[in-house]
Amino acid sequence: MSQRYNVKETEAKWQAAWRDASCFAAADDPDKPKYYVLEMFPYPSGRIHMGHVRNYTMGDVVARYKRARGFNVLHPMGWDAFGLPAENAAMEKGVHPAKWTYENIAVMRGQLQGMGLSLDWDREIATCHPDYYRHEQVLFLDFLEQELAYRKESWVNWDPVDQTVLANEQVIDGRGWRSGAPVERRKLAQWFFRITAYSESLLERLEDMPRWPEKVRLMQANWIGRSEGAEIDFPVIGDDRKLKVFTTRPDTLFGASFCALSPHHPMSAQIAAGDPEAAAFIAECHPLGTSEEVIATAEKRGYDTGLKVRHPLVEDLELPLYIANFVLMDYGTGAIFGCPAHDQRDLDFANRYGLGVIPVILPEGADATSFRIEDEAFVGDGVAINSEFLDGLGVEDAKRRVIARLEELGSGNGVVQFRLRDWGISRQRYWGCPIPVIHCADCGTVPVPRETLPVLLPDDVTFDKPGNPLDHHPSWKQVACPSCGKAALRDTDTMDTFVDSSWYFARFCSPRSDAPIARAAVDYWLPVDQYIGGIEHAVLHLLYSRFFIRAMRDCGHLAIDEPFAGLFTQGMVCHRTYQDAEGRWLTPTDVRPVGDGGFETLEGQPVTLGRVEKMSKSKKNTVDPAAIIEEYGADTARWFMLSDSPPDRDLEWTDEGIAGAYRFVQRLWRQVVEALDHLPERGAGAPGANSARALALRRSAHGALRSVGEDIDQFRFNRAVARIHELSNEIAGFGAPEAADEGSALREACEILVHLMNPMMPHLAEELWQQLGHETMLVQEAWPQADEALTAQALITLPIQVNGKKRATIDVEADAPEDRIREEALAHPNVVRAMEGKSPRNVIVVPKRIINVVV
RNA sequence: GCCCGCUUGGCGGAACUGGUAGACGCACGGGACUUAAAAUCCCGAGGCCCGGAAGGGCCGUCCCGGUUCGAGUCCGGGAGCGGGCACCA
Repeated sequence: MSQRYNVKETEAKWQAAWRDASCFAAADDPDKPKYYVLEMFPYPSGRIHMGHVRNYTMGDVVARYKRARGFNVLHPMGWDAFGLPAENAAMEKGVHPAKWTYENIAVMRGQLQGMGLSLDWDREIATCHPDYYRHEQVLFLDFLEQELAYRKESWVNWDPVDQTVLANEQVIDGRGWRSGAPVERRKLAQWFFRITAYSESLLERLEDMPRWPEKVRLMQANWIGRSEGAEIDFPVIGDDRKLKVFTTRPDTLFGASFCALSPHHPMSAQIAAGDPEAAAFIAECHPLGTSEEVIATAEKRGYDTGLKVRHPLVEDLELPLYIANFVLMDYGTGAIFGCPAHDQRDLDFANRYGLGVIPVILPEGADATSFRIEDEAFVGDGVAINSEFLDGLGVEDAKRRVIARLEELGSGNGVVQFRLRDWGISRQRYWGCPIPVIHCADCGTVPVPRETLPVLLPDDVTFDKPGNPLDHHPSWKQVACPSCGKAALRDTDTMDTFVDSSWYFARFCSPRSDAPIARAAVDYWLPVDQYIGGIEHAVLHLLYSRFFIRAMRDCGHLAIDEPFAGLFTQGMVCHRTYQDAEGRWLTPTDVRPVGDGGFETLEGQPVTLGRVEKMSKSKKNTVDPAAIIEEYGADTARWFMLSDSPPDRDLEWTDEGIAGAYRFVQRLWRQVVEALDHLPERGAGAPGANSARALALRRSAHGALRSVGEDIDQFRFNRAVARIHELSNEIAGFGAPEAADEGSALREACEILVHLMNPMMPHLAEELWQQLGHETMLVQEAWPQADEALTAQALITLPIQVNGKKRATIDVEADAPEDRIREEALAHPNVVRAMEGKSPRNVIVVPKRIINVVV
């Protein structure tokens, strides 16, 4: 009788049922253990993509599983809704960014709801909504009061055509990614968040985050970049200035043969003021911006200022002072001493300008009299030479000694340097959170009074000329100074959209609160127990959020140190690529297979098969999830996302794969519905097990129950999928029950199967649960308990090796005594043959594992 | 250049802390059902060799070497692929 499972009707039915019963609305309940599952919220680009489907499916598996395990689960969704694409749409299509964004949100919300995710939609937030960004402005003012936000001049990437600052990521080969114009370096007044105040803590806590991927912790540690060294003063000969340099190798101080300033160093500017040649050199250094190509090929070049500095430890030693293009202003002190023998850059520089090369570290085994440095600096460990009181010491000892001496002399001290720099958040753009400050000619920078927040974005803006629409607006920036009442100007910059996403997970705890967050709710729900998203956010978003939680803590908003207790980074969704004869990319719907694995266009033209690559618009290898869900249903799409590939690795989308997932959905339906004819009534008797068949089925079901739970806990969804296939195969092989105990065993197995599939295929599971005669909804049911007595094996198969090669297997009781196992193993004909008449020298019996006979 | 990860059948992958390599799926081959096809169900399968079969042998987890009764797993060296950072003193 088994008709086909009607995917569309059934999925819609259960989605409505869950919504009507508010199954996923989370309530603060301090008496229940909480579990906060969060997936990185999407940018509302217009439609969901396969990456979203994978991400939200994983999160939903965890959310539904934890709910069944008795946790009070918070699983919210929102929109990272500010950002440049909305402004681009405004420029290209004439639609207002707000309209464009909210329409996109409406479409994507519908698409996500069609996936059957167990989300609490009552908590939905959009960062572009004033009810969100007004609180962000409050946080900004809090940070300002705590001096965690400040304003300073800094060098930025400036696009002269679009007239805006670009992030480093938006500069491609030295050109603006939109305009294609060569990017200029400009000095602008920008707002910064003082993330460097937490460098040490951000680094240290990485050690204590066991549920974060090692890779992400390492990337953050490298990004923060702690290094120990010394700051050393070199007095400038002939005046009272001192040059402060930073080095990680104070042990090589006796090998110094020059000092060098960054072109952007204040002292360089002083020199340039009286020296046109120096000024010209500095100007030449300017275009040396961020372009990697330039850096890789750039020669070490310098300008001899004519000034000399005095070596702090060697009397009468004077070193030339250069301005050098390879010295960075924003690391260390913007000045270095050069030790050519032990630093490759310094050596290249010294060779070019004929400066001394004095080896001061001798590699192990080298001879002090013949050791020479020519084209390759020696950067390894060794013993100090030519270094007076350091001679004979190892590198680490020498560092300590020289720092101690410098500190005695008042010429320097040990310091710790970080690579991490403060976070510049000003953007000259419209579609972002306005920075709530006012610039007054008399009073300076004045915070917008809190009671007048929010500073709303004006609706009536135009995008017909380049630059910042807020700045062009005829009246928006004109305000009275809150302090003196005179005419003043609003800050027309908006915040980097990474600010919006740095605290949204906290806002979800109390999304309608009048304050940025409600303390009780945050104390209950945070930290996020499981955060899931792409590896591309390993540094930026995840580091900024870690900063934000610390800053919010120090402003009294909450009491935790880390936002995300557990982090999982998912792999990408990939697909084959196709190109036509002219090399143009073709979409998967433009091609069809021809026999032997090849493809042709719909017009019959030849197609070149390309690599499997991340789905992207540029390669046209995307598959639209909405079309897939329309054709196969949400459960099928979800199941495919979880099958085969481990969740942290890339997943290749294939038509065969999705078809296979659909077949399995139909098979499960048929299997359970057909079993209904043979099943006893619900509750007709506890599943005893008299027959071996019944017992075997019960063992399989409980074994699957145990391992699927473990697999989900450990994010091994592909294994959980395999276990469910196995149980389904067992049930299929069982056939019709032949006795009452077999009927109840079959019912039990079917019910366990339905529980197991529930986190992954919730609609099908819910439907089968009902078919099995239940009146409750499965979402409200607890995860069943595995019976330990059944998961323990009574009879086990042991392999027997002879000299490490498998020769036979025997079946024994799990608790059989060792000497009987040994006896049986040695008597096995295969073993006897393999022993070739020799007597065993040793017999190793590993309980419940293996027997190895050594002859 | 520096740091990190990965490498198992035709393919995705499994093998928990050293203990039966290839679970499960995809693709494939054979069969059943059908007028036929689709759908479904059953069977087969790492490679090579012996055997009619039952069964058995040899080789096999990127390469070379080591530790061990036993290595996909641990150690040393190398290759290939991928990722992150990069004039950071």
